[in-house]
Amino acid sequence: MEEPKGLKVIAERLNLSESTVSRALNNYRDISARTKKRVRDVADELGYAPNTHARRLASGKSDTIGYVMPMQDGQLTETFLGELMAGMAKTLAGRDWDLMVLAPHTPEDELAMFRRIANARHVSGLIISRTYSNDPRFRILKELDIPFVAHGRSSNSADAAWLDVDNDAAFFEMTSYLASLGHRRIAHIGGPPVYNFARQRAEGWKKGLQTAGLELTAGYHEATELSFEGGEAAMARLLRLDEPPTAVCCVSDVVAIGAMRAIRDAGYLPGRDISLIGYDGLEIGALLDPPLTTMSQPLQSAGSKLAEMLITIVEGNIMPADNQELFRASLVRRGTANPPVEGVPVSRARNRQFTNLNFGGNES
Amino acid sequence: MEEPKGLKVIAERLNLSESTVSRALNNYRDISARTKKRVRDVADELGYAPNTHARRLASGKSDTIGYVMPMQDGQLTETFLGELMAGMAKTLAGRDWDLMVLAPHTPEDELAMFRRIANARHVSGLIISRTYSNDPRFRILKELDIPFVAHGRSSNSADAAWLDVDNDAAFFEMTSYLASLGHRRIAHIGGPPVYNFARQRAEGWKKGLQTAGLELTAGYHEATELSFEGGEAAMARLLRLDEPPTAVCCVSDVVAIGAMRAIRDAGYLPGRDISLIGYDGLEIGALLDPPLTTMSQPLQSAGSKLAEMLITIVEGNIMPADNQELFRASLVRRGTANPPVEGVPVSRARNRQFTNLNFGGNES
DNA sequence: GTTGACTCCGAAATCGCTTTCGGAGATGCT
DNA sequence: AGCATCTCCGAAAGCGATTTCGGAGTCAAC
Repeated sequence: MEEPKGLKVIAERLNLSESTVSRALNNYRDISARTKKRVRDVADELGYAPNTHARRLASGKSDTIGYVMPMQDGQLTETFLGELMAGMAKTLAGRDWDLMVLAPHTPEDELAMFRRIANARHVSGLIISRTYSNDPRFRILKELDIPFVAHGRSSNSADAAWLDVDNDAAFFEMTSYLASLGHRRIAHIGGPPVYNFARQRAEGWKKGLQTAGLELTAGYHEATELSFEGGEAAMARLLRLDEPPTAVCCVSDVVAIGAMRAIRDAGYLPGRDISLIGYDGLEIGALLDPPLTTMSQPLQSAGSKLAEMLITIVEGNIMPADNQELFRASLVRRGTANPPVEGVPVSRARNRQFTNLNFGGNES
Repeated sequence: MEEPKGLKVIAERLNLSESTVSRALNNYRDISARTKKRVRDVADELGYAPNTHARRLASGKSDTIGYVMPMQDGQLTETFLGELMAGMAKTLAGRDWDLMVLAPHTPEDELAMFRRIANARHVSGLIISRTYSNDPRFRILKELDIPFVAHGRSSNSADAAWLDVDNDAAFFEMTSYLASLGHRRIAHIGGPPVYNFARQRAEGWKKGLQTAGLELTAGYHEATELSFEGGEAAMARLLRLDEPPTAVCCVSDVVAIGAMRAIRDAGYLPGRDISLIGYDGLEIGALLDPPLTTMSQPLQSAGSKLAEMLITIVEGNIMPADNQELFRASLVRRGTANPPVEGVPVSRARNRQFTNLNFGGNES
């Protein structure tokens, strides 16, 4: 097991030159079929694998792409990562490419990583995720001349490569669905507007309202961080409104689950007294009581597709802007979206009158 | 931006040789402090970063480790991956090492990857996860002479490097806790026994029973796959027992959540009529109703620690077996572990008598 | 003034592979 | 036969660093 591997050994064994062996293995066509076979046989026998660094140094290619993990703000980002990265790694492996993981602490850290990559060139392309509404990385990466594909769009992503879900359409559908069930007071708990997807989802909700002929009620547009607590607090605020909504479109399942708790704490039953729909299609949602209605997006293939797109860009001279893919999310009907119940939740406006009557009728 | 970088440029600019520049940057001590400073200044100014492949080829090091993702069987593995990999990537980045992801489809695929690494040597060490009770990878990697650290132990891991949580102790604690609450019928829904952690957890449960002076009741040891459905089905089986348990130790939170559903479907209230404790410390557990009591393990630092251990092994000549770390999980008391309620759940044994009486008393 | 120890740097070999270039020999065509 | 065309392979120049080795200076000591 201690024999020196390498082209050299194969070459000597076959009485060929190293260059011939190299070209044989790389399937150059100025090598006869017979020679190729001989070379390959010996290579297999020896269990030969070219030294990656030497190959990459000589060829100038790196056959490696990097995935920039979203910076840890919330904690549920992780749900995605597994599937996404597995998808990437697998399609990459199929083409003998490698996947490298970058986990920057801060934006400055991220920038330093980009610079290093731009210089060292040991990574030939990047996949970035969690794009911001106005994401400086699109500009930076372009300036640094690093090929990349974004998982999510941005205000300045028109000439870049990206893969995204049609957030707008998803929330339009979600809102329209609730409206079709009879809801007329449909609120939205959105995410931090720095995230592009958060804006798009809010936009879809607004369009949905408009198309259904509904007004945009003041206070019906909440924004919160993407956590259980965030969803809970936002829902609590909605419930304190004079006229609480009868249905809520939540920016994510996690937020929706937090909202469910707030609904319950207020003495209502989620899905009956107040309908809500989440987004992400988390499995866990199906196990809740009642099971959470949600929109699910295809993550399994997204990673794979992202990797393919990036390879295409790195290898070919295809324009990034010709690599834009929009996936659609689909409604998963479970238990939390139902027709509204008359007079529920109790509106403060009416409630106040009622209370006043009581005051009038009783002492105290 | 199109200037050729490289040692050469720096050397020419300072009228030095490339070798001197290289040594200056690598902090060799046969270079004067003054020269080092001059070199570094110019390097900074030019934004120089050494060509990774050239450096690795010349030095024979790869400064890269690979993380072998668990093969996708269930779907919740992902919860871990984000934190774990982020931890790895960050500590690695701090030392200018890279993290590569490997996602094999099948065991054969995995083996092929190992072989390639053994030959190409572009990855100098591996982290493997989800170890099996009898994991062939320990032997294979040793034979291939690939340094590695395992996240989890195995029957043959005595002389290997690993990091694991003390599953045994965790389930011992869990069981003892339930016993201290007054439970005497404590069951266990375990995972597939091919996984080492599943065996360890079952073992801890048994010891806990024994220490509490409880018998190992027939049918109280369920094994299932790590999914909601699995937990649900297993719990349903436990409920069909003549004498159902009053408390259940679940191999994971996901399984526990599935079990909760089964309990509810049987008309009982989880946490009151039947106590249960999960394992993993998932955030979502806190949002359930009632919130799931669980054991949480430190994942954030695990990734970091794994990376450190592997670097130590790859760099130093430290014996793998001197790198073994056992983390402890800690009990998170929430709402699903309470003292048992007299006569609940109804035992079939008694129930049957009662039914018989009914039969006797009525026609039908 | 010679010797020895030290400091600091340059020359050159390497790492293992890729890729261009050119040439020897076989073949086809007129 | 003569000449152009193909086929197929070897020689050699990189790729961009690292690392060993030796040598030119400087300085102190005998």
